[in-house]
Amino acid sequence: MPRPPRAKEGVLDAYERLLIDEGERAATLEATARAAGVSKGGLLYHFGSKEDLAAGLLDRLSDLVDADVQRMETAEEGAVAYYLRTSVMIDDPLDRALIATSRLAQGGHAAATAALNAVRRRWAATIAPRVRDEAALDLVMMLSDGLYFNNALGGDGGDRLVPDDQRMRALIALVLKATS
Amino acid sequence: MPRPPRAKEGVLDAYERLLIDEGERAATLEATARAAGVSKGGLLYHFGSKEDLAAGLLDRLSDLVDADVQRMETAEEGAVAYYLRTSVMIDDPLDRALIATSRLAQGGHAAATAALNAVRRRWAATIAPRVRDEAALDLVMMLSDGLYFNNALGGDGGDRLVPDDQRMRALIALVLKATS
DNA sequence: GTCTATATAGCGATAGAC
DNA sequence: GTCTATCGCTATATAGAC
Repeated sequence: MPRPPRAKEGVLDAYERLLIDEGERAATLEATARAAGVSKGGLLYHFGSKEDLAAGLLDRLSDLVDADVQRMETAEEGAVAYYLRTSVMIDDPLDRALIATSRLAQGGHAAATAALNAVRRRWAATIAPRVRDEAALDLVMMLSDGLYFNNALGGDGGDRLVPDDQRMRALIALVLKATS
Repeated sequence: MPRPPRAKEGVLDAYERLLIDEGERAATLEATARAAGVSKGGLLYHFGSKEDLAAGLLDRLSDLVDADVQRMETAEEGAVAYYLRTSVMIDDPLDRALIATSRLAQGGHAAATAALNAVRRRWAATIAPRVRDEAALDLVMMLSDGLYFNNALGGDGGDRLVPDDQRMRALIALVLKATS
């Protein structure tokens, strides 16, 4: 498959950034074009419609998840610890794509919702054989979603509840003890 | 305090429903008015602006949380089990207000984000003295957020990951064992 | 491949009749 | 207290020059 043009990736980066930092409402074609340093017309040459732009983000997410599942399966610390630990990153390309997609989903975008559910299903399939039982799987999956949710809310203040590094280590230790 | 007019509550119900079922983008004044069976002008008599409508939702949320914290503190099953169990309801008035507010927050509404953080802080203060340590508190809070997040994604299909009743009981038992 | 200009539609909000 | 009509603005998308 041919490497996609540089400008296209830049537009996608800008779209992602707007979704994350300012919400779905602010991620208009005009704002995205401006942030990417092109005109509205230029953007619409690469992505024929707003729907097309969203589809581009979903494709990117799918590719990044492929790579992540592979890293997860071979992680030294174990798949569960890896999965929980990487649930709170914020500048990782995968996390950016995920948070941007969840903004889209909560704005009512059906395809984005479906994509997120598909992603979580892939993760669950990877975690399932590594934990004790169904309740342990539910615990790990829902906990990870909670960490993401808090990350995704973020934005403004130091007013959030996301655990810092030290607390994350304690949390992961507690979960490993309860589930493996 | 005087009981607020019936029409006002109906508009708020419609606004909430649109936010939950179709996302922030779809919850316009016109759509809200139509769903509530009034005209745009009629709606704007009760809520002077869109911002005012959002503030109405935040007020409703705050009142519902007051009542919830009291139920939580006196729950027979214990505060933690009550808190987790009620994280997956979907037609409870409190859950509806919460999910609608989280839609607003993820659409970039700063006051909604602040309101959600304030709510979670109140819950955390109620849970904290009932669990073993900080990691246990983080576990319960993030897990609850994950359950909410999955509820909030919802919408369409049976394509979701939210545990059913039986799995919830097993999950709660596991968490109680790990945290108390 | 990227631009400017423009068509079309829908949003939040105001004014004034009833 | 609720309506209709309308203003001003901004959004997506198209057309056509370069």
